[in-house]
Amino acid sequence: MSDGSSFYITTPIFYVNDVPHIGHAYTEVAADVLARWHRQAGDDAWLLTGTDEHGQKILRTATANGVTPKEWADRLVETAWKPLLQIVDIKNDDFIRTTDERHEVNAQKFLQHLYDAGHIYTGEYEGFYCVGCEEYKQPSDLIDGTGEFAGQQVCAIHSIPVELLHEKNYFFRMSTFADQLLALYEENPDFVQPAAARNEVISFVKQGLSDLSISRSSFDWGIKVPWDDSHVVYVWFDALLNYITAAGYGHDDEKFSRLWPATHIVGKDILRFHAVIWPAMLLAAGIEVPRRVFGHGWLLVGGEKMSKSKLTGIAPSQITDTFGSDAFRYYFMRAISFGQDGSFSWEDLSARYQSELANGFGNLASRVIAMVVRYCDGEIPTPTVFTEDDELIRATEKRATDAAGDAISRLAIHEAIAAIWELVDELNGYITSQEPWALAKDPADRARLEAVLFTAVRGLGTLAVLLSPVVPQATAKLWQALGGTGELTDQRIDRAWQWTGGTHVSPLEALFPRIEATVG
RNA sequence: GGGGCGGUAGCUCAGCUGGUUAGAGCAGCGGACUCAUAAUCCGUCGGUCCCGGGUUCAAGUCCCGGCCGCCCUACCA
Repeated sequence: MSDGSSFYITTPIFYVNDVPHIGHAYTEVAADVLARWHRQAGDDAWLLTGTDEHGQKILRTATANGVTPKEWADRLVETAWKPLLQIVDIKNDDFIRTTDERHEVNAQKFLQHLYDAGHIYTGEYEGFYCVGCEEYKQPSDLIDGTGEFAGQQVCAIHSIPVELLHEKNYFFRMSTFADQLLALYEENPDFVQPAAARNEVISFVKQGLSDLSISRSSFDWGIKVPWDDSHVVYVWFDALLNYITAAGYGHDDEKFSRLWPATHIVGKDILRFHAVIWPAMLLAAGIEVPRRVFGHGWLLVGGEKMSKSKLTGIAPSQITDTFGSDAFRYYFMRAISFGQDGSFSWEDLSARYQSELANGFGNLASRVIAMVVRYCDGEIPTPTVFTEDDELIRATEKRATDAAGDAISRLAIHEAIAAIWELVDELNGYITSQEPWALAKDPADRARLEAVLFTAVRGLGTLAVLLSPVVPQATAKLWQALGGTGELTDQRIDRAWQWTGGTHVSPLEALFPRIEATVG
């Protein structure tokens, strides 16, 4: 997995009008962990995230706030979305906004290309329009009217009848790609993951695809259709293109050929856009389809899907203010099988923080470094004779490194962390059974003491390298305390067992201090 | 209506193509130890594997029928 090959990974772009919650942060962290891992494996990793800023809703809220839509988006990007990345420590390589010129210009190129190739035609969109909402409603958004509107379909929000309107639209001939898509899913079983998501996508496409309305003329906040500036591009069509416009499509061929195709990490709610519409668009344009589309699960709070409307939405800062960004990252990556829904609770978060991060990993670092300081004046021993017990730790270091790497290649982040944690647990057991504090009492045991402490220190070094993508701040502190040379993030993760630390340790404050106050 | 997923110890979850006494972590309980963030280590308690049938020498694991929860069925992470 470490051949310097390209690993281009994306998150969905944030719809700027949303309020950031831990679901957004979860997606970001997952993609960031994968990107950091691949960077440390020597791959040409590139993490893209960004914002989706067009559409009628944004135009409306901007107007309501007395600013232009661009000003409104600027404000939200700076006050909500970029800070979110800081809060959970995302190391993205790029941040694209759909209002960037590089996006708008090249999205238009893409569209013109499809138009010239005959994949777009003029049609008529028919839909139910609510004058209260000033937008088209899906049939599922309508309810049966009551009172004077009994017998009619009314808007669920305004309880007034909707009007059946017709609008000239441009349509993408998506229907013609159903067979190609099915062949794609068949020939490349990993294209859509996990398997449950793949099954849903396949059964959906087997029902047949309709053409997709891709333009709107009832408002103008969007990318102009190049051959008809009375229309703007439908927001989803616009948004999906960010993955290629950011990668250089249409303006930087060298970059584009280096990065593309991407691995897309998305929430399962928007899987269809990425696994059906998006590849269809690319097939039409003659561009390679994505490498992989991975649909992760929902965060469940109290057994229910977290939702802003139900007030179960939790801001990431609520967690990081108390536990820190590392704990946020660790918790969601470890406690949830990536791809499945996962339940969040403050109790579980607190319990895992305490038992796994503070008592498990953090305390291991404290006890090892404290002993090297105390028994060896901080100098890391360089023993030459090792026992079978020491070799077992060595073997675990290698096994954890390989198993974690394998898990990451399958996007099984939780499995990777579980594999690494075997080393944490074994090291704690090893230290207890070797009793270095007892060895330190007798000068005759000096060589043995040094072998034990070196083994433990090297184990910590392996952990620092392996866990760096997940808990970058704590491991950076640990790396410094181990006297590691260079940046921790430059240490090869696929060779994490190789000791690349220093000659002296320095005292280490608690990596994950106990948190006394109950939260929630 | 159709389709998918899930229902396993108090909690969160593993259990691949059916095969010895159903596992892990956490919590609980008992003990050991002191290097460490009252931490670590060892031991231990704990399950009608949703219910009812069936196939089989053998089923948590396959089939049928129920019950419960969640999701998808064209534009919300």
